[in-house]
Amino acid sequence: MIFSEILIFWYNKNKRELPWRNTKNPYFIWLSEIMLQQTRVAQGMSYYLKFTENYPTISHLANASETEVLKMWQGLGYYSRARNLHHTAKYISHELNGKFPSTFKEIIALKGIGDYTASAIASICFDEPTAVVDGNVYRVLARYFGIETPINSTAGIKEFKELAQSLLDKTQPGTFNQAIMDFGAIVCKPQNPLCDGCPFSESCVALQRNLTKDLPLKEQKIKVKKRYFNYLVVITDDDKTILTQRNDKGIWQGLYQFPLIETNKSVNEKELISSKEFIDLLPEETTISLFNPKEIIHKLSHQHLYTHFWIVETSSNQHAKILWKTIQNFPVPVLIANFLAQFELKK
DNA sequence: GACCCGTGGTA
DNA sequence: TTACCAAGGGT
Repeated sequence: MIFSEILIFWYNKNKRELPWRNTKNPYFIWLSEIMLQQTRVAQGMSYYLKFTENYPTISHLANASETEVLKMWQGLGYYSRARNLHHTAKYISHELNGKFPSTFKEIIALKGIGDYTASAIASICFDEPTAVVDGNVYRVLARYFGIETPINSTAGIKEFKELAQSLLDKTQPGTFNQAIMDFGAIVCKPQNPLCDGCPFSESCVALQRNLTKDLPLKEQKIKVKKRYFNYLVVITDDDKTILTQRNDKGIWQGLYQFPLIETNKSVNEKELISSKEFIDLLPEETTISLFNPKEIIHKLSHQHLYTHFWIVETSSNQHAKILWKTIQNFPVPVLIANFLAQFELKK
């Protein structure tokens, strides 16, 4: 049997039942693919259900505000996915008469959709023979064929795409694509792959040469930066606070947070309240206390945030316009959400 | 082409 | 604890 036949035979017997698996509705497939970018099924599942319930069609999504969409996305990370999703929903709704494009070429032109996602949607929804190459595909092919080209190199990206395309079952591209990803997620896992009983065990190069643990190869990644965050949690006598939206480039774009004073090292109370940012924001008399003496280290993919939350009590402040009890309506990073949960407990 | 973008699970 | 990395894409 050829590669695709073995693979699809395995898939038909072992595939996972997922909410987006029994539909060709491009909106649902699109939504699931965006959510699952760099995200495990278990993590994205509840978000998918929540989105499809609240936004059953592209039009519903298009008519929501960006802040509402971000709030629903809160906790899933990589928030540009949500912003681009919303942007493209509006584009399809307003410029394309609500009709999702039906070819790879048109689909990949949409914001937030790259080669992988366009291939997935085109193959699953429209039976266009375009092979997906995601982390699973890199791993399965690198091991089975014993390929040592780094998967994050230009040469590797090209080589694996062409190989996947050559293996694709053109008569059922959507099934093939989902099969190879499911196989990678269930059998040919990153760690402790289930080589015993694997349908490819007789011809897998990595297994025969004991290279399973070494493949796929990846060029080394970049280092993590340290940053020092001081959040000013202002509380006025009439229970108001200050929230600001992150609109600059960088992390958490579009999300809300407390006023932030970033320093190049950990600072104490004296240093904090004598800083220009603090005085500009809170010129009046305040009572300040440190909420977490032990700094919280919030780890992102490319930076570690050493964070202190400072509780700043004041009778009133001209910037404090957010009623404390309405904070829950704002999309916030997990770092802030975790603080709020802790803070409510201690209040 | 290098770098950036979140969060959570696993060993 | 650290390191890896998961249905990638944008700039």
